[in-house]
Amino acid sequence: MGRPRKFDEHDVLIAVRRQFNETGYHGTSVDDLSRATGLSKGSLYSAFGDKDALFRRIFDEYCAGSDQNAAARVAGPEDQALDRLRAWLTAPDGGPDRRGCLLAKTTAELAWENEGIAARSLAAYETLLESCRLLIEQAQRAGQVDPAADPEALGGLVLATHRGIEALLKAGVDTATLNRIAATAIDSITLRPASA
Amino acid sequence: MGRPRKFDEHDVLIAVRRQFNETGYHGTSVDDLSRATGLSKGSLYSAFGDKDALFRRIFDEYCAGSDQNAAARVAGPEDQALDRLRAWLTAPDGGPDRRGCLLAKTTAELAWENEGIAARSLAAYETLLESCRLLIEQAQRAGQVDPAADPEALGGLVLATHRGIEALLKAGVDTATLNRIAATAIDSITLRPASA
DNA sequence: CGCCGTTCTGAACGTTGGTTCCAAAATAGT
DNA sequence: ACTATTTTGGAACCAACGTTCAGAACGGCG
Repeated sequence: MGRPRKFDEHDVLIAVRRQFNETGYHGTSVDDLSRATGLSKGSLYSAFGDKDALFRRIFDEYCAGSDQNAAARVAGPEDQALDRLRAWLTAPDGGPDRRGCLLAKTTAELAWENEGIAARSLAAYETLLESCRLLIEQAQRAGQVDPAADPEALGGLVLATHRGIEALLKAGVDTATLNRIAATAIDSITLRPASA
Repeated sequence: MGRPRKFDEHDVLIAVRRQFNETGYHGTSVDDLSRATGLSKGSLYSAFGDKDALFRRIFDEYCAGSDQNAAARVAGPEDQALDRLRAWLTAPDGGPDRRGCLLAKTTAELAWENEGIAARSLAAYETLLESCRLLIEQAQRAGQVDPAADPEALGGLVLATHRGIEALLKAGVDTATLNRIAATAIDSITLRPASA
């Protein structure tokens, strides 16, 4: 019993994530969060703890989502593995509004000074690395990637390209250019029928 | 005349840059800068203006350095263009201590909220894009890259890979893995002699 | 040697930061 | 309607922030 909450926890967390995603951890004040969520500071504290805990919460959830998406990409049919890689490279992580990926932003901002964040970031990247490797192996079995190539190295290259596209997106490079880069990346790892 | 300065401006700017590079703009206080430089806050203000101006200063200088390095890479002998690209991909920008590139960190932290920073970042990236394109063209003339390939797209791919490696570096991915990715990237764009 | 102009230091200022606290408000069960 | 229990908004708090200022420190120059 007791007074019921006026807010939906999920919606609030989305607003919080949006704010942190836009202005970063050090760049957002609790007042900003209060404004973004419509909740008073007192409510935020009683519901989620302090600023650090709240950030940790949305960051962990974001990383978990990243892990899940990676697993989902691996789970498709093998003969479309390369297509899924292409689609992944073409659709940036942060949504259509040039906000960018929270994982990338957070790693850049906090990994140097915050060991916990660094550990979670690294884990997320290693999951991505693994999923890329698996996708490359699928594409190899499907005959779309040279079976002699090292899948771990090639997967790493795809991941690096993806993170690079993400970085260029944050800088404001236009989407057409980024999509061309993505297409070129896939092309460059695609097995071409032996010429002549 | 008047009392002479006790500090070397260049050394101070290096210390400032190091600090901003480690903890970011919003994450470093003027006290941090005072500690890092050995100068009192008053001296910092009288010598460089406020925190914003000081950051702008070191950021502009860093971008100018990036532009210069890009031009220097283009200026070498054509038949070693691919080697220069390989060397660039292998040596991360932020120096040997996992501090990472200031341009990448700043773009991630501030481009969304600060139009001036965004503009300078984008200009730096476009300079890099251009220099990568030129290097690819050199490698094409030297017969190391498929002359039928689109140099702009391939240059973009190299740049994206570089920025991706930088991002993974900040996350703590080990250097051996990153170097393998760099080598794979160069391999994937290298023209192979037609197989039988 | 003493004046002058500049730089240096550290204290002081007002503001904003994160956090805590409390009285009022709001339901569910009795 | 009353009570128990929880949430709410906002005032209150102190530390940290960016910034300014006054006076001490210092070298060059007459």
